[in-house]
Amino acid sequence: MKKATRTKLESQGWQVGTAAEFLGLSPEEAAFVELRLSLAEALRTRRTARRLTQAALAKRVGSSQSRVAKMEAGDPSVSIDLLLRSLLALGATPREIGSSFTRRRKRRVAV
Amino acid sequence: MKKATRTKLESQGWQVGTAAEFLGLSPEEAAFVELRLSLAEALRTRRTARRLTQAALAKRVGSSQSRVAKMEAGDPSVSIDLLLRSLLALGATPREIGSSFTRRRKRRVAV
DNA sequence: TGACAATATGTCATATTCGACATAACATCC
DNA sequence: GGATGTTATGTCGAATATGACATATTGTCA
Repeated sequence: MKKATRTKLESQGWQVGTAAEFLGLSPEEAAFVELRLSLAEALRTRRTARRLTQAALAKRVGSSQSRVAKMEAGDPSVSIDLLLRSLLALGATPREIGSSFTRRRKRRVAV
Repeated sequence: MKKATRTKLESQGWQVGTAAEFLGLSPEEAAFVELRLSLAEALRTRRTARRLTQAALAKRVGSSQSRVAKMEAGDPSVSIDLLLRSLLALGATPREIGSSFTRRRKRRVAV
């Protein structure tokens, strides 16, 4: 977002910031949800690269389509454990998974 | 282990291999327990570097001494989620955590 | 040796996460 | 328009992880 846009919005009473700030998360909590979102994105990337449907992936990891959807959405009801198991089931190496911890996620919204 | 030692053991009917092989884990399952052990080791390293007791760390993350002990032991009853939260509470950065996914763990036994 | 601090291990009631299912929403064809 | 395939969302009982607690074990120092 441009500085000017931000300034304009703020002058109109909007608050501009990250979701974490909005939710009042502590830095650790924020880092944790960022981690989950990174893995979620990695999962979707890997799945679509393989041209698998969520249902197909679900079958492969012994889960269900709805849970895969929640995984990829970064839903708070899904554990990191499940995300990691799913990534491993898609052939991701520990090295690749580790690097996704660092990688910045794509921006998803802009004002 | 020396090649000769291994050969000798095998000639006597012993099987030599990793714990994962012994337990009959699939590659993904094996990778998963390796991941947990890596994080467990990273946690202990960080905690002791800070000269914190397990009880002190437990208080900091809102857990209990016994659970911290289980975390560091790589007990299957502890989730990766809890390990990650604890590492973050100790100030580990996503980058550091990610790199611990790659790092080989210390050898712990030798014949 | 004993006393004390730290860590390990086992159990339990409760909280969280699970797969499953229904169904809504969205896209892509005809 | 409808038909079909895929993904999203909500809910549920069952399975698993949780903190708390008791207690055993280990380490250290006098």
